[in-house]
Amino acid sequence: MNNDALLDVEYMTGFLIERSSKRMKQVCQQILKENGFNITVDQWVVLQELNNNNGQGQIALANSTFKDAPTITRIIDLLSQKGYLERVNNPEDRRRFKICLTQEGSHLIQEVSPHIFAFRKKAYEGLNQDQMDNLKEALNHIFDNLNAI
Amino acid sequence: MNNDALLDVEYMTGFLIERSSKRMKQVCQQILKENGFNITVDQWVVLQELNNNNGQGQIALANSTFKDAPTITRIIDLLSQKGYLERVNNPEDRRRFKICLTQEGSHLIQEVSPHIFAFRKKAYEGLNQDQMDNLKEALNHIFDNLNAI
DNA sequence: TATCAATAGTTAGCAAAACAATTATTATCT
DNA sequence: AGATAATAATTGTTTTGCTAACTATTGATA
Repeated sequence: MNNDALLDVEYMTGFLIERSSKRMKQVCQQILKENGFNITVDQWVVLQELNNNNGQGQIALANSTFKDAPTITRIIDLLSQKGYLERVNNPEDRRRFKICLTQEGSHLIQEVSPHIFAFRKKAYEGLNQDQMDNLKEALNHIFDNLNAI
Repeated sequence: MNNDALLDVEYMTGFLIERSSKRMKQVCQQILKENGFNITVDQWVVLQELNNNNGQGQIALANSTFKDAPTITRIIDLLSQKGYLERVNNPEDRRRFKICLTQEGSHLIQEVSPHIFAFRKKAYEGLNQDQMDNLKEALNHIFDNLNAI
């Protein structure tokens, strides 16, 4: 985008990014609800990240899910109330908790995963690998541009 | 995306879309704040849409900004408290309001616009027209896929 | 060692998103 | 014309994002 004249035309791009993001979350939430899972999409994201790396502290969890500390605190409150994870004391640093999936949490992840898999298949249907790669590259490029501020 | 095996790899794409969307909103909000404008990004989106098409009803405004009716009600409440727009009775349909920019609202838009323009330039810097077109096409494709459910 | 700074996490308040339910008005349809 | 459906907007509830302020603990420094 070196041509300034084009910027007038590109007023839609930000809107399209936000619109797709919102729609993905809406449909994903609808799928969770339809199948009787009592969690939100953001709660699912946290569970999934714990499934990849169990026992993280809350700051690490915030970074890897791109959420902030207060949001993570509240999501963990809700998920522990539901019995899907628990705060475990960290003897090496008493400020810190290890956030650990419970057995119910691990079981839930197994139940939910196929639905999320099917959702992705539907969402990306008809896009070839080049298009997917370009999409991710462009999104990362925009993200990097905005982190350099 | 006809190859199921690739779907395991594509678990990041939704995250990248949301992450860029969030970061764009964060930086945009920071620019508004730094320059002393007392509005949120979502309020700006509504003002900008009214600048394109003044006197719309709230449902039309909701559709064109991809927000729902309750959200539009509340954003209009806030913007009218700030004096940037007003609800004007529609004599042809007493259920409906015409949402109209005030002079202060129009003036604000003139003040804010150059900053938003500069923000877009920064965000899309280094992306060529093909990349921008591919990005928009992919986002629209995903959106259409998810509307077909 | 005593002080001060940095870190992990929590709490509170406002804005916004999604959803459901409600009111007021208009349109439709026997 | 009168009952019913559809539409525009509002209100209430829960969850999330952001900021700022706060507590508790650890680290650094003089």
